[in-house]
Amino acid sequence: MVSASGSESRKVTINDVAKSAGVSRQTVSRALNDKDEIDSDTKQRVLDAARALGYRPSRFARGLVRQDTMTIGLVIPDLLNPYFTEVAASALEAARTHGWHVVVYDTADRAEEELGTLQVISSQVDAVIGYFSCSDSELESFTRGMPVVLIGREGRSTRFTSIRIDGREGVHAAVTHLVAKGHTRIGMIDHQARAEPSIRHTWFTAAAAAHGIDGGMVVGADQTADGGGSALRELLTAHPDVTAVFTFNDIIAIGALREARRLGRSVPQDLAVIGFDGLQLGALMEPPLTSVALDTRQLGVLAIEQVARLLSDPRTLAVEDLVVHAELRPSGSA
Amino acid sequence: MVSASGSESRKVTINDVAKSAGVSRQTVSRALNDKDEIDSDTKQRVLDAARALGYRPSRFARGLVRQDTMTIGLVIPDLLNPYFTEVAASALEAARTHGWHVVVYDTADRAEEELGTLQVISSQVDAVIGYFSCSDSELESFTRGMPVVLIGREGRSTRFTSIRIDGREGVHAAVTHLVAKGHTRIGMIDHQARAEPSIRHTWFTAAAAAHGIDGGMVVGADQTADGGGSALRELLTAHPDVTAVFTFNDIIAIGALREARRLGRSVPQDLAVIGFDGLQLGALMEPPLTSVALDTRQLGVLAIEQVARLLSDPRTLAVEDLVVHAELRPSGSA
DNA sequence: TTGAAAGCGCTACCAT
DNA sequence: ATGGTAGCGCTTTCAA
Repeated sequence: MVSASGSESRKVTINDVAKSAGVSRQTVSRALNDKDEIDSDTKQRVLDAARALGYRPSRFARGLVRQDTMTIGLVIPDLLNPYFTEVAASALEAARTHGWHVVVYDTADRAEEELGTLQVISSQVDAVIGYFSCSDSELESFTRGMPVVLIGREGRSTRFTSIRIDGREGVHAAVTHLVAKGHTRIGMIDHQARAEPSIRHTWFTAAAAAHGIDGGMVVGADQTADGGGSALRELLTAHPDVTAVFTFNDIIAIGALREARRLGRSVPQDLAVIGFDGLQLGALMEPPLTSVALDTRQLGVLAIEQVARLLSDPRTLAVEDLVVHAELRPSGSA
Repeated sequence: MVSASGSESRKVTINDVAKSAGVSRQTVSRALNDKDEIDSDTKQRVLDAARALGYRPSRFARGLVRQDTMTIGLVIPDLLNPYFTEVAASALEAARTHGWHVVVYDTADRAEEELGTLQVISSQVDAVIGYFSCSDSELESFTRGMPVVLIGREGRSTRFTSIRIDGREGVHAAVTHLVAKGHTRIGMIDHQARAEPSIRHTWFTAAAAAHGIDGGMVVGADQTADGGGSALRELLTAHPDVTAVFTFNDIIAIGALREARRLGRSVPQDLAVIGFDGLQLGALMEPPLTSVALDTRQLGVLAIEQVARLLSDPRTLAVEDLVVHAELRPSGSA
């Protein structure tokens, strides 16, 4: 919150235009909003006056009287991570079809920013969608009475809708794929554990168990390419016999791919790599990244659709099929 | 513009809360805004009533009376293009330091969307920054009286500030670099010409001329990896003796890199590739992309700073040093 | 075709 | 500590 204007000149209002054009406010309003009931000469005169004064209507005053502007707050941890970019892009597009505006907040993956954002956002938007690391109750305290849609949030919340990501089968297929290629020593690079292992890790260990192989070779990584690289080194140091890696996401996988190259391990011969997310980016890698792919477009679209539902009926919290399934998309890296 | 609420229930206002708590509006306002002059019991009662009713203050009413909310409209052609993502991310961050909100609009690189966006945006934000393909006069007709900062817009505009991108020296250095490596047949993949060749193309031909080599081998491409791939094929078909390529941007270069691989040309031995932008993404490629690199963070920051300047003095249009210089960042691909 | 009056929901400034 | 009144800038009745 900062002064909106450091300029000395007061804001030009409709009254100033009216005075300048020698008409009443309402006539100005008519001219500006293209109403019929106005003489075209008058209209032109008003328009000229408005232009001359540099008049622009206050969105607040207008919003107050015509209640027809919807603004969604989209909160993401890191716009530079292509996964979030893809989700954001699809949400923007879906919002546009409704004529909704989207205010984007990048919390830089920091909890404090997240709370600050929530604080600020809550008084500026009509609904919130996105990713949050804070607790349900913190979230609720800021968003009370406003539609909230979380994306990919694990753990059943009774208070917010979440677009679920179901990768169980996809991850199982990934492990099956690796096993079929003869891999038995499969490691995982999970994300840097906040409190507990990710659900993707759970899926991985379940799949490993189902195949009777060791699912315990896990290291954590930052959600960056560099993080993936370091983690791969760490993993290979701890478990030199690992021949395949499943990663928390594609960015990490891409970092692992690069690190493997640096270590002189060729992919997929010496080391197979499978990511998660199915980013478009993966197709540009050498070799192209095999991934448990998500329809990221769908995530954004579902989130916006759910906001629409919540708006028309706030009790629509528990919609059943808000799930995006991830499935194995085999490519060059495994 | 769509109805903001499909719900049957009317919006809860401060009056409803006041009535329910048995106090006046002003007291409700005090409770909600954490003012001192209120009994703590009363305050609690009001807060409870507000909660019970699911009350949330109207941002319009509030904005009308406390004029302290700044919202910037950020217009970009394609959020999925990492170049724009990087700029957007830095603009978001810079805006946050001012406490400003940023509404993001992705025009999907379509002129019609752009005008529609301008139309809609102009009544919803206090300033506009971004990329526009429309004419100055179209832009002006929508943004009259509002700060506008363009990024990387070529052509001197007397009406808007533009953050200039100066890549002349960088491109010259790139060509020099290639020539030093023995290349004499250097092609360029420009962006799909809208009306005329890009300024980057101009820089390229100038640099080629300075080295006495042919700067005329140019093809156009979509600003996508696929576009870059097709364009490379086209270029090599027309000019089979080309041994090096300079591209309009990194995305195109990355597509070219991949296509070269598919064509069995190894980079940089058989074909040298130099991009433009210096995206983080380039470092993940194999080989890592050589690029005429831009400080994309700086672009967003400068744009926001200029908005601040414009706000405090609308006549600050002609600031001199709003330039970001691009410089050659040598890496593996050339 | 135009204008006067009312009111959108909220906060600021004065009373009390 | 609380309430009354005014007013933010605009659009929407309703009269003229």
